[in-house]
Amino acid sequence: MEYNFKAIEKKWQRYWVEHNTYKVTEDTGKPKYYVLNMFPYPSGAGLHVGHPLGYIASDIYARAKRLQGYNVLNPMGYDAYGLPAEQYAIQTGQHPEKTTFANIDRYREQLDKIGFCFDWDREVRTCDPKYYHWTQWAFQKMFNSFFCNKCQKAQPIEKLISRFEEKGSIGIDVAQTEQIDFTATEWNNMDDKQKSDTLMNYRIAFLGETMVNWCPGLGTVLANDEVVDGVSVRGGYPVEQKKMRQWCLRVSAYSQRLLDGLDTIDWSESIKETQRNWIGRSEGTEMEFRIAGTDEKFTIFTTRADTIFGVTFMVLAPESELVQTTTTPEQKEEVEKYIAYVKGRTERERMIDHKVTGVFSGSYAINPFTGESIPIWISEYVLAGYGTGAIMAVPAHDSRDYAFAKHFNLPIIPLIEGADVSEESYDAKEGTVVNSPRQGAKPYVDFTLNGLSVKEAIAATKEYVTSHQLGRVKVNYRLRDAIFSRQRYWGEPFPVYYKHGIPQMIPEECLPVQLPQVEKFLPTETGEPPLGHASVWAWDEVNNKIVENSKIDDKTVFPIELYTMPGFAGSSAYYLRYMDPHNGQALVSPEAVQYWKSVDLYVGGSEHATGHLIYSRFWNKFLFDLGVSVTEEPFQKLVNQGMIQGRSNFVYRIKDTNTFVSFDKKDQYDVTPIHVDVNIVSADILDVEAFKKWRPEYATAEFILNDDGKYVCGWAVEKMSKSMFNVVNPDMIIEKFGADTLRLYEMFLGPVEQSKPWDTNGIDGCYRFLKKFWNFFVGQDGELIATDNDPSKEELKALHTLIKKVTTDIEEFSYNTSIAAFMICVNELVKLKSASRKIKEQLTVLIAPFCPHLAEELWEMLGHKTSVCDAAWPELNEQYLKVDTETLGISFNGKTRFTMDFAPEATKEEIEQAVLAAEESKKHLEGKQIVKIIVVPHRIVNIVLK
RNA sequence: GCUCGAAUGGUGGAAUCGGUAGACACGAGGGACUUAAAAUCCCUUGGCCAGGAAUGGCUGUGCGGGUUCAAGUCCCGCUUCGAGUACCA
Repeated sequence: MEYNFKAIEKKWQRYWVEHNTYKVTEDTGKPKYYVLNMFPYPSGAGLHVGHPLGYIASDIYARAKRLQGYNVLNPMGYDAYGLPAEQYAIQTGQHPEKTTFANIDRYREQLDKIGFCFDWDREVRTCDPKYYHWTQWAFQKMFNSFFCNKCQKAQPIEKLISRFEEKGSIGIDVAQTEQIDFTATEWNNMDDKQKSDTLMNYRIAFLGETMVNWCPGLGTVLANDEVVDGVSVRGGYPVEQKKMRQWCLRVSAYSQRLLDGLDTIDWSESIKETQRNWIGRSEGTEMEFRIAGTDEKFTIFTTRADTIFGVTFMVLAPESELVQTTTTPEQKEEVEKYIAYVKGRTERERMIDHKVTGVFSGSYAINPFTGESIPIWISEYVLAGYGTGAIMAVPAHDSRDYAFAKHFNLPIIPLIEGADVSEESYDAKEGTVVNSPRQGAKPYVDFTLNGLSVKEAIAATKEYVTSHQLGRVKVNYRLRDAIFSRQRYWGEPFPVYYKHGIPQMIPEECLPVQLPQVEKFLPTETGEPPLGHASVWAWDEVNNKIVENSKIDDKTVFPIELYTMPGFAGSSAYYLRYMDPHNGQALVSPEAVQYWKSVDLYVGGSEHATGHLIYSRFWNKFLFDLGVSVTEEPFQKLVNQGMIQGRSNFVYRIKDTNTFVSFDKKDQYDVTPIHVDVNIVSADILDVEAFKKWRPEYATAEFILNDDGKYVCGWAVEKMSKSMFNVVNPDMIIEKFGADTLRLYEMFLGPVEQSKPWDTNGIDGCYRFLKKFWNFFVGQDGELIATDNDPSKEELKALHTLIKKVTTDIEEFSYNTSIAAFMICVNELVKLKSASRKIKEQLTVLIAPFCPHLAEELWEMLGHKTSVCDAAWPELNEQYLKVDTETLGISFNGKTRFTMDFAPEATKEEIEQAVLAAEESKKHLEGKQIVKIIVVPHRIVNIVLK
């Protein structure tokens, strides 16, 4: 009987639903394992063949773990809020809720056809009020927390308030936007508004007046990771810098913990490195410089404290507050002109051309090590947001300072022995320090660096600066706080209202604050949030409920926050919610989180390296401090699946005609390559008739075929997209070959982590294999071929070789080699005419993670009443794999003896050859004692030395 | 510019600790079955050379060196491609 995948797959997909096969409950009798996929944005286009790659890989892993006796949690849900979903709705002119739900249904339908073992009872949707209740809840907790630097932990804000009441802010070591000094008296004299504003400096979720990435095209602000090259990641609209009052999350407070945590998790080195760069830890020194002729001091940050004797000018960021204090009346006009010029430049312009620009402030600073007066300049190459917004410039050893010095003719003093700075700066942190201080210079401080290596000099300078109160050792991080509000409709509302301008949290028991249904949800270019249109949006403080905003009286009814949360809000803690998705009392119950702990295996794309994967780690660390999460890191092992690219096909039209020429003859004509739908091309041969029907303009097309009378198409690897006509839809593959073949082929294509082009051509091999697999079990009339005879030695060897390979490969995600091993094993067993039931049962279990439908069908035919999912993973018996060897003693060097092990099938000649080879080898092993040389024909496998 | 990763047949890709390079699959070529096609099965398939043939020889993992009895694998120096990041002091 033929392998009827359609009937089989339909039957078992229904069975799984009816029998709740994939329902998971906490079971303390079994070890747990938590497998998670990054949940998808339900975009409008549906799934293409690349999307399920990671899901299939993790599904195989989850199924194998279950067979190996683990209680496996493998949930799925939808990241339904945020820009992509909303943009799709806007483009199609529909309400985002409608399109989102329709897209979710479409995704679900497609996912179900592939045969995943998701426990759909645990599905979460970020746009579901029952879900975002806990997003809002976490936000309120962040609002009510500050970060203690000393204990590296979030703490209740009340603790900070009582500290202020007793001692003011002096001497506290907490994460803060800026240093504010006030006494207890000053604090106690503040009014509510002042207190609220002051506390924003410390809260983990806070309102901040910050420079934001404003994107007029999308009508919203964006986080740093949502902007690349000055344009938005979504849509590619230009982004400009704008000062706006926004909700922010103090992610930077967790910089060190985010960095340290990387060493404890099993992620790819490249993605850890990306995060390290993004966090950007930089150990340096803050030094104080006095402004000449005044008592005022300002602080700079440098990683090269050793170059202090080579400072020839100072530079301030144009936005720095020091610009005002340092600008002299004579320079005022020039400086103002320059500041105006800088303001007129967009972020994008600044990024594209690194023009050397700047202006002299008119003031000088005193070098604390030489006493020299150094001119203070203002230039846009110094950023206000990093360090202190001021630098000491050492043109000899910093390329940016060098370019500036050359442009404005400022002196350059080399400080490293032998460094040639006539053409470019010497930036390397290597060499011996000279000129520190310069020969003949009037001694100013009793301190020299001459003769030290750069590293020693840095340490020595730090030491001196600290002990002489000239500054302090300082660690800076590049990681910025995340901007947490969006001027959009389709997102989580903030559970916040404003009472006389002071933000108040809506009481916890009133959560969730539901997103109102509105007709006008379009964003505006000016930044007016769409929720401002709604007539329903105000908070009645007395009755604790949402009322129409026309009732705002600022006595009992107050305005509610109009912004919404960004896309990453809902995706930051969803893995916790899956543990306990229906809990109405808490994000997750302590019992559930104690059982599931954290994600053991997380699968998703590496494009989230500086977005979701940072925010999520931050969010989890915060919840960990709160005692909600029980592990410091949310995702223990991370696998980044590669992108599936499209393999486009081309036809070649002769210019100004409707004649198309085959690939091999195209060079004889003047042709234009045209993308052709890959679905009417097979193995690069164009279906000419289908092509004529494809587009009306090709109905009369003529063809110049190759010598075999075929039309051969050209091809190229490109992004899979509709416009290139290279999108392959999984539904079509399933229709033609079945889900099991699709699953197998996606894995067979190559390593999961690697990006590779989709090429439907190769799928035949996997399909043939499954047919062969089927025919190995099932005879002509649909009868099962199985006997109860004991399997032969050869059969057992073939099977156990496979067990070993598959068991280790699954751990390493090397599914492609596993599948190769299946093919070899089945070929071997077919050759041996194996009919043993025992062999077939174990083979069925082994293939169950890969091809669950087929495995279920065969498992049933083998006489089992329960799902193959509840079978036990075959145990490996190494005995069956062992090669019998014979040992031969050989004398060597008259003294030392060693032995050689030979495979029994080794011929006399082979043994002689091996001995000769060993003799050859031994010459180079003189002086070492050879314990054992293991030899199989042609090859010395192992030389054991002592 | 900096950081990380990669480079193996016509194609996708295998190759534990350094130990017969090219598993497995596609494609291609040849053959069997068939009126024919589909399906299935068998053989060949990195390159070059010799032989009627079984077979044998040489060469071969981006390039140039090195370590080693032995290198796709380790070390040094390049080239190319990909990813991330970018005035971060």
